Amino acid sequence: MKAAGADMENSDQAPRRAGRRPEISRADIIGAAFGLLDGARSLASLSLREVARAAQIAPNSFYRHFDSTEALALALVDEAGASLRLIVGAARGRLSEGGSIIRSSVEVFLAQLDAEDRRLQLLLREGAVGSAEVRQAVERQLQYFEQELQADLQRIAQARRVPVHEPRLTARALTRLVFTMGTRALDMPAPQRRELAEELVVMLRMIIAGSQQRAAESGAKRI
Amino acid sequence: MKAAGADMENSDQAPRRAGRRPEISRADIIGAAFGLLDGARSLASLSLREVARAAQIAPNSFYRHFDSTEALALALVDEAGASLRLIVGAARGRLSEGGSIIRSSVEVFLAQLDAEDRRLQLLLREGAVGSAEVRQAVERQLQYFEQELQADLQRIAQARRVPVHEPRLTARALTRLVFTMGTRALDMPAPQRRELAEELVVMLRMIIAGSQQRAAESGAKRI
DNA sequence: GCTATTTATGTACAGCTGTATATTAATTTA
DNA sequence: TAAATTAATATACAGCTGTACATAAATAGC
Repeated sequence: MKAAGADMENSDQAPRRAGRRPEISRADIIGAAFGLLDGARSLASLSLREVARAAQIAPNSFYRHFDSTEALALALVDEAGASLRLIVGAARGRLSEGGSIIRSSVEVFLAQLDAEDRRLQLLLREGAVGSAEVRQAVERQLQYFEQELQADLQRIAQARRVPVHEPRLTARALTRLVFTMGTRALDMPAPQRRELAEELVVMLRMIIAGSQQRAAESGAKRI
Repeated sequence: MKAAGADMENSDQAPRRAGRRPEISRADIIGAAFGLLDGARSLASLSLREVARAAQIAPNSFYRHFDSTEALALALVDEAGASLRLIVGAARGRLSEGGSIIRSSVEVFLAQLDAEDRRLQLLLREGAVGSAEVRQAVERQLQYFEQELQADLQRIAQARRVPVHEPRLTARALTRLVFTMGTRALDMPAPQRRELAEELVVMLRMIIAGSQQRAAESGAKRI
């Protein structure tokens, strides 16, 4: 149809008439999306047009790379998994230098929070909201963390000849506690975060102690 | 201005010309909002117009009762707190009939989940997303739960002459673990939920055991 | 060099949103 | 009973949204 000029919103910036200049990549769009996810913004609040604007492309170009904002959301969660792998790796590094697995992990986790890693923030925030698929994707990432922790726990237990009760559940309890408390930490300034980290260490040690204690004696006194 | 007829959306239902019939209450609007929050819908996805439609009022009438959707969200969170108080009360009831505090609490919590209590669902979902105010409001409700649990823990510990290490942190660890696992349970069918509840009981017992063990001896062996 | 394909843009539209303004009916008050 | 107040509706609008359609430019193949 003929045009008259109405819906435009590309008034500023270089005109970039039409056609085909830049060859946009998926990664560019993902980067632009993370750029928008500051503070406590939810994935669900990202609109296709807003992301396109941030990535400096026409709304329609978005479709070349993603079927929908849902597909973008899943890509962002996957990308966020990289952050977890980084944390696991760094914690293992510290562990081999000596020290407890608990403190190492918490400190690395906190450092990553302080670095304002938006990928980690995303994982902490989006576990419960969003589409079923997004929630499952987040869950998968947490399970990865859980499995790595379980492996480490069992390795250490064997090396030190200390028993571990229900290693899978122990690892799960540790992991989930770290993630919920991490979520709370998102809303805190740095000094309060440090305080929370100390509390978290105490809580995690209780879990470990309980795991060992219940491994030793089965008929413990119960509250 | 003169009208021509464009924006209407009240085509079905009784015409209800104009004026002042029903005297809508805040509670009606809150009820309508909860009605919309099925499945895993987020609070943030509620629009003023949608709520108004569900409550069978004109969009503008909404303003008579709430300043904004944000204000409605806060009211919903407050309302959701009632669900927690119900759970705490029921768990105390079961406790006094004998049995462990752990199992009582988990079973009551699970029952409330199975009852598809939307207020509880809301609290589990909205802890990390939404405005800062909403997040704080949810946090306050969880703290209520935490404090009640701490009080119970201390009461029982005194009665049975069993030591408890760091009761505040113990209660917090227990609470947060229940809530995260509860959030995961939202996505599960009933039988899987039951399984998860059993795992949760094991995890919580580990925390209690750890708390007691660390209260007894301070220089425990550490992983 | 010409053509076909790919990748982007431009325009348009219908549907939703929150809200400003005006109107109408019921209630309260005098 | 008449006037004032209150609580609802109706209309309108600008802004956003996702997406369909047509077009333009750059590349790839021959």
